Amino acid sequence: MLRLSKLTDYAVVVLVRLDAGTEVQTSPGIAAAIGIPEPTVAKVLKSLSASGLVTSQRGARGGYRLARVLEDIPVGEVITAMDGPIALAACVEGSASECESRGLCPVRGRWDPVNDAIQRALSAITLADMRATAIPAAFRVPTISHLGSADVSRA
Amino acid sequence: MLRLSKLTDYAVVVLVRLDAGTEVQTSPGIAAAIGIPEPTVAKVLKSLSASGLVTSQRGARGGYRLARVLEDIPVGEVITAMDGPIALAACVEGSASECESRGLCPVRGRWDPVNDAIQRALSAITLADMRATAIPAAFRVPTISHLGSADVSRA
DNA sequence: CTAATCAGGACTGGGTTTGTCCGGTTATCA
DNA sequence: TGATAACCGGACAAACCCAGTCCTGATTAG
Repeated sequence: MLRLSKLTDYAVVVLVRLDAGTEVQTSPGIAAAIGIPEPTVAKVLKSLSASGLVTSQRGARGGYRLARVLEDIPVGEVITAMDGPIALAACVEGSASECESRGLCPVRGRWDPVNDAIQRALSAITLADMRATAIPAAFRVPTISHLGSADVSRA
Repeated sequence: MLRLSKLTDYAVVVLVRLDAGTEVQTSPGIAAAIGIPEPTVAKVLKSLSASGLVTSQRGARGGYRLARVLEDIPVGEVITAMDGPIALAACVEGSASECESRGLCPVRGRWDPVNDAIQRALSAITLADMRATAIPAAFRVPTISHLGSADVSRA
């Protein structure tokens, strides 16, 4: 199932949300806008900031801002920022835990071409591609005003 | 990190191992050859059999055999057999658990192109590609002698 | 100086995956 | 025909990993 961590999913949502407006946005504000608990959003933003995908401004009136436009952010980079380097299987070079049966594993290291292929695929798609294709109009960054939880009427 | 389940990793090893020889191989035999606990190997083989990647023969003198040559088995199919359909994020159409904040999620459904790209990448690589390319000499099915099991003869 | 906001780490509960086991069925061989 | 070897299918407990929360410190605007 190639589970992608949920945090990564949130990260995409947060980044797309940051695309709205030129001013810095606070994590509580973003959290309210997208309907995700504030501490979680804060955590995501910290990771994104550490990876340079967003820039932060500390202090009062601080907040976060996109470091680049969505068109320049490949999905793979977001995944890497949240989940660490993209790599299938535990059995990869720099891995912390060496495959216990390394001596016997006849395909050791052979996941590399697979990883490369995935890496290429993920580099070719940007957040801009994920932002606004065939999304029901109701979802297109709906300028949520009130909210506390969901109103943005469903599809 | 795109964690791939460990079972899937085992599956690749098992399939490559099955490529050795034309006779059916028993799960205890395979387990001994590749150094993975027998019950686990049996579990992997059951899944592979259910997906039609290997054929089984019951009864005494029974065992497993590759249903196709490695060249005809794309990695993606192995992953699908072990982990279920390939899909990034929990937020996909047929998913059991609907994204709780579905009403708010502005990128709902947008992972589809990403999934497609990955699917294509994984379909283009076969197990034959993973079998024996540039593995460090020490690992090229090293005819391990000690280690109580392992006879991995053949590259 | 005070308030607001980011930074960074530690902790815990829940969920998923692993690895194992058991009884049952099927097929070969003596 | 009986015994044995092997697969079949599901259920189970333990281990692991991740999500989400909280707390404390650092930084900046007013």
